[in-house]
Amino acid sequence: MDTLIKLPFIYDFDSALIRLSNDPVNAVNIQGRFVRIPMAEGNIVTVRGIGTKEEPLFQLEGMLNDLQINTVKTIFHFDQSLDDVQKHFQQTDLAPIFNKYEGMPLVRSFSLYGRLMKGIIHQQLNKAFANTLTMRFVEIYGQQVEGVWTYPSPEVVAQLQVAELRNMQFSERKAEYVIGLSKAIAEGGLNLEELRQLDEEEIVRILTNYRGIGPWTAQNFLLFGLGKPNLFPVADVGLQNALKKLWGMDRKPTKLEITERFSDWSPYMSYAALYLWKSIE
DNA sequence: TGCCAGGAATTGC
DNA sequence: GCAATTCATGGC
Repeated sequence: MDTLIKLPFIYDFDSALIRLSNDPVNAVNIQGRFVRIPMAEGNIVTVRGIGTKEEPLFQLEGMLNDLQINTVKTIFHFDQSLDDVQKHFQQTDLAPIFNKYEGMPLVRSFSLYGRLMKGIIHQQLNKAFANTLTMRFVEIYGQQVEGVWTYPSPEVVAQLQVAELRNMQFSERKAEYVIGLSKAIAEGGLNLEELRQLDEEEIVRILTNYRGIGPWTAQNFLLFGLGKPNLFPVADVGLQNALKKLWGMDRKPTKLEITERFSDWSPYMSYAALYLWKSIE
């Protein structure tokens, strides 16, 4: 049973697919204009773009109930217009970037746990190597459903030994972080779904209590995991480089220099981050 | 080749 | 408390 979704606002699905394709874990087909995503319930859903940027139309294929349709809408930012965001940034220094990439949505992660694991793995590593490590992690400990890779469960990772991950070129600390956090989740000490109900500061406070999660990883989780619209990871090197370029500086701006100016982008600072990342891809 | 990478914990003062 | 150092390895 397929479902059609028509959006009454500009939405650039191709840019969403390109962004998703940066992560080799995702089953993206750019030319075919679709992505296959693993749902929490274990089934695979195909999201296919059959419209245009100006008249977005999507076909959802797979066994979907109403709840899953809503989940897909939330993940892909189908449930909220981008018009207000676009309008807001016209009055800021980011207007050229937003005009260039108009309609690029903030697509959420398919798995909260996967987002955290990916966040830890990517800390302080170049993207190419980080992706290699993430893919290795998923292929060895995760599972493939209808050809789509999914992250392993926290229960599986909680049972691993540090030495196993060391053999996969994880650093000692990274291995400890990944296993330790998975143990906390598997044993029930940390429930990621329940974090949704809390405010952002509380979520950051809880998450950063765990070894391996600092401000950057917590904000990464808020932005891409929960899809919070208004945060800007000032510690992110990629964003610092993007602002260096935008502001014509000969060095990266300091965190203070960023925070002095980023309130112009509120209440959509997450979109500022997303579009700035795009500007240096 | 040396510095950097979508950082975080630990140590040293 | 805050800054400097350590971790760890591929990429360019």
